[in-house]
Amino acid sequence: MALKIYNSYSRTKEDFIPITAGHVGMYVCGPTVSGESHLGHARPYITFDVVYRYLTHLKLKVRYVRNITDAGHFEEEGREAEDKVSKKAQLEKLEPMELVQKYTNLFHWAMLQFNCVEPSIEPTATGHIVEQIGMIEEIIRAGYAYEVNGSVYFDVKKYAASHDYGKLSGRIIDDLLETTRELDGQEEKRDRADFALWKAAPAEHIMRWKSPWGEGFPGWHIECSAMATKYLGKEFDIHGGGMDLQFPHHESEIAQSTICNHVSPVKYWMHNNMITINGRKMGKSYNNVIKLTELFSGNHPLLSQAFHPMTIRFFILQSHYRSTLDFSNDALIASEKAFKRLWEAYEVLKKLSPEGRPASADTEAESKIRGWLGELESFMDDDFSTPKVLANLFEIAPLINSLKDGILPADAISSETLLNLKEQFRVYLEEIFGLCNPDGSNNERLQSVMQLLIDIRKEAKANKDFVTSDKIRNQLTAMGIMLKDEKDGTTSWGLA
RNA sequence: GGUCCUUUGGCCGAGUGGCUAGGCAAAGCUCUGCAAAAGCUUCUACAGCGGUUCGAAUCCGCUAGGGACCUCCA
Repeated sequence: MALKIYNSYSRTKEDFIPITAGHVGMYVCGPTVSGESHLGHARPYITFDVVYRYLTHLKLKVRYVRNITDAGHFEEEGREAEDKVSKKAQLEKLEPMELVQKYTNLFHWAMLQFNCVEPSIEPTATGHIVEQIGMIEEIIRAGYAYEVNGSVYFDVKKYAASHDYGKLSGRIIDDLLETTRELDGQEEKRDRADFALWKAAPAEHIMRWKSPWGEGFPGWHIECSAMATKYLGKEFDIHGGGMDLQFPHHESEIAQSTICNHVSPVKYWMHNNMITINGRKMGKSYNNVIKLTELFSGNHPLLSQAFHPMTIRFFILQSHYRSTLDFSNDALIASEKAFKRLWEAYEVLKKLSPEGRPASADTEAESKIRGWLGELESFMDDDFSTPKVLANLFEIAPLINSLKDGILPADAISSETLLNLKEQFRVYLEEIFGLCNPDGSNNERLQSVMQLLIDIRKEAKANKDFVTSDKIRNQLTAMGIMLKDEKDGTTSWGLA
């Protein structure tokens, strides 16, 4: 296999060799469904969707697990603390599952908009309390966790004495142990660096489960360890997520799983970089998020218009997943135009016929196209360099348009290369990048109506009745429909 | 404070030692009844300083700016 993946654990690009030949186990940290997803959240889901699609394209059988974090200390966005609700009538209370359902539905809707493939398994934290408790008991038995007042903490100091705690996130254990911070539960912990496996629920806490240590709820890190182990085994190939999860989330996952399963759980750690806005990370605590619903509707002070989910997807694929990507309205507008141009070239390409083209061609266009197409796989193999693939497809676009307009003669490329070109565009744009037609104009009746208007306009033009022909064109433009007069005298249309 | 990353043309964004990525914007031309679209052409950048090298955006050092993580965080 030629695929190389940058492994955050080793900080190098490594050859990708699945643990079990032909199969890949991939776990990606999913959303916490206590609020609406924003643009930053879209990045890992789109990035790992493309990873999943590419691995599948390489004929690997992938089990893709992406969890839903629906346990923890939840409050609905915008609402005040819900501690007092217990005094109210049943229907006025915030039912945790109601909140979880609402944002889970919204998340699924967004994934559908982005044309993300559904994961093979989408486990919820609340559905795996038993497994999490089992794992915590195992860690206690092994002597790496202790109970205090109904809460259980992982003993980082003890773990670090014999294991590499901090390797993934490049942390120095002594610094961690010295860090001064006043955190919740700090006084219960033996050491500052320890983290919670189980938290005793205060009386007013509405999400709670019975456990050997009393009523409470699981710590954040244990859910991923439990679910990944259950569905992917003690050792699996790829674990993905945002860079900000490296510490403490993923570092702790390694520690928990290593104690329980006696093996480091993940072979390749992949981390996508952050989306920034004015150079700063987009995040709830910075108060600078743009929600996906706001992007899709254009309803945000920083946005001049609505943006199609495919524009966002394209925008994300235009940069490498390990680089920061700076958001701005202008950048999205540029992506929208670029995507439109590329997609229209693809539509033109679909209509080009191999008929009347030679079996072989010794032309500049032929060799250029072959060269550009030939590089695509090596770009993807090099740690998923989607921007390079797009650059090559953009190089080809003018040649496609020139073939359509006859600027390049029909015999400039061979029938074989044309067929290959069609196939490669389909494979990369649709299959691997998961892009799809942004304008949904495939309505038969609309097609007929448009054809009628185009015919009337053509007649008017033939009669030099430009008042009528311009009226048709201008009105359509005002409606967001653009007419294009082709070189061969026909007229095509598309959404502006 | 600690650890790490980053600085590319008007904007976005690839790129890790030699061969002007790409996109958007802008200008000119071709085509067109006029447009739009499309095609062609132009716009040769790598924070600053020093070093290594035949050769550096790319390696090393220093300086300056920006950022991330160290706390919930995609």
